[in-house]
Order: sequence, then structure tokens, then C-alpha cells
Amino acid sequence: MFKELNPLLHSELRLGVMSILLSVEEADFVYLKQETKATAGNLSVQIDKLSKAGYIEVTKTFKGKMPCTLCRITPNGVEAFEEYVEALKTYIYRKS
Amino acid sequence: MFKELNPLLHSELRLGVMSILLSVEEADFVYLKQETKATAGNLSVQIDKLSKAGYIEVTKTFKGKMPCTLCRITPNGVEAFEEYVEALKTYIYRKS
DNA sequence: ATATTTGGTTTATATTATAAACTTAATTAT
DNA sequence: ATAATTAAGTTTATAATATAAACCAAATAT
Repeated sequence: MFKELNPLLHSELRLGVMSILLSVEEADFVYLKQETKATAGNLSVQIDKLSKAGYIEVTKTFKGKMPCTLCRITPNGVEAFEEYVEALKTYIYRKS
Repeated sequence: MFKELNPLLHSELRLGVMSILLSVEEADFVYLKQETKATAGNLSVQIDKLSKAGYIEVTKTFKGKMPCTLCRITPNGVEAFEEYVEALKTYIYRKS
């Protein structure tokens, strides 16, 4: 019937982050913040969750002298995203 | 960029209820409970929220001697659902 | 030198989802 | 007939989640 919606992805901000990372190969904190319009605190927390779930990989480097947090999606992340989309379809394209 | 995901619909159970009501014209509490596999308490709360938002219409009747809570989607509900789907697409079919 | 901005993290709070406990009435079993 | 069970919900307490406010360290501007 309905497939379960992975609660880690079923969150506006985390979904946004994943969506960006699917299309962009790598993105830093500042870019993600701009694109998602999230506050830094919220973004930080959600990046952490995605990272702990193994959906994204986070590398802390420096751009010049400024800290720079780079994120990229992992194969597990891609898979989870695709499954999430499949699950969503059971809600959205429903045959009575 | 990303469209906002209506938080009232961005909930697994409420989305399930709306999805059913879109395809079925009318459904009672017991049916919704079976299809969504929700607990009665949870379903009751979520039906109430959808109803207060004007997305569904709830009528309390009796089937024989047993109480029967009938739900149907409203035009506002249909519209909100469609907008929600459009918003979702900005996350899912994203052109980099 | 001090004030402000940048790039974050931590923590406290508000919101939300969920289940457990309860209610009322109808069945079923004894 | 009455006691126990089930049905159909609702209310309320709790657990989980999201979010922003407060904070920190380093860099830059004044």
C-alpha cells in the first residue's frame, strides 16, 4: 500500500540538502545555507544527522584562512534518496 | 528554487489520509485506520488537524448502531495537495 | 585596539507526532 | 441478567523533531 517515508529524509531542510548534493557533487556550508535559506544552527544540526546516517560525507577544510565545511552525498545517500522518492510516489500517484 | 512544503501535508499519516481521500471520494475512520495502519489516537488527532485546516470535511453518523466518522476531501484540500506535489517536485526533479 | 563579520557549533525552546489511557456504547459469553 | 470484550473514537501525556537563539574562535575592517 503506502511505503514508509524514511524520516531522516522526510524533513524539508534535510531533503533540500540532499537534493542539492545529488545535483552538485560537492557543496560547502555557505552554499547550502544560501540555497536552502536555513539558519546556520539548523543547517549544522541537519548536516550532522545526515552525516551520522552515512548519507553524506563531511570534510572540514579551509578556504584561504576561513574554515570551510564540504559536503558530498554517499552511495548510501543516493540509494536512500531514491527509495524515498519511490515511497513518495505511493502517496502521490495512487491508483485507487 | 525550492518551494515550501506545506507542513500540514508534509506528515506521513496526514499525507496518507489525503492520498486516500483523493482517490475515494469518501472514507470512514475504520477504513482510514486500516489503510494507513495508524493507531486510532494518532488518526483521530491528524483527522482533526486536516479538518481544522479545511482540507477535509468530517461528518459523524452511525452505521447501524455504531458511530461512524466519515471523511471527504474539500476543494481546498485538493488544491493544497496539488500544490504540495508541485513543491515536492522542486526537491525531487531538480535541474542543477 | 576594538568592533564587526564570517563560519560555524551547542544548547534551549517550541512544535509535532505518537501512543497510552480513557470514554461510551454495543456485542458476546456465562 | 450481568460480566467481560470489542468497537469506535477522544483526550492527554510523552517522546521525538525542528528551529532559533546564544555562543565561540578566527579573520577582517575601522
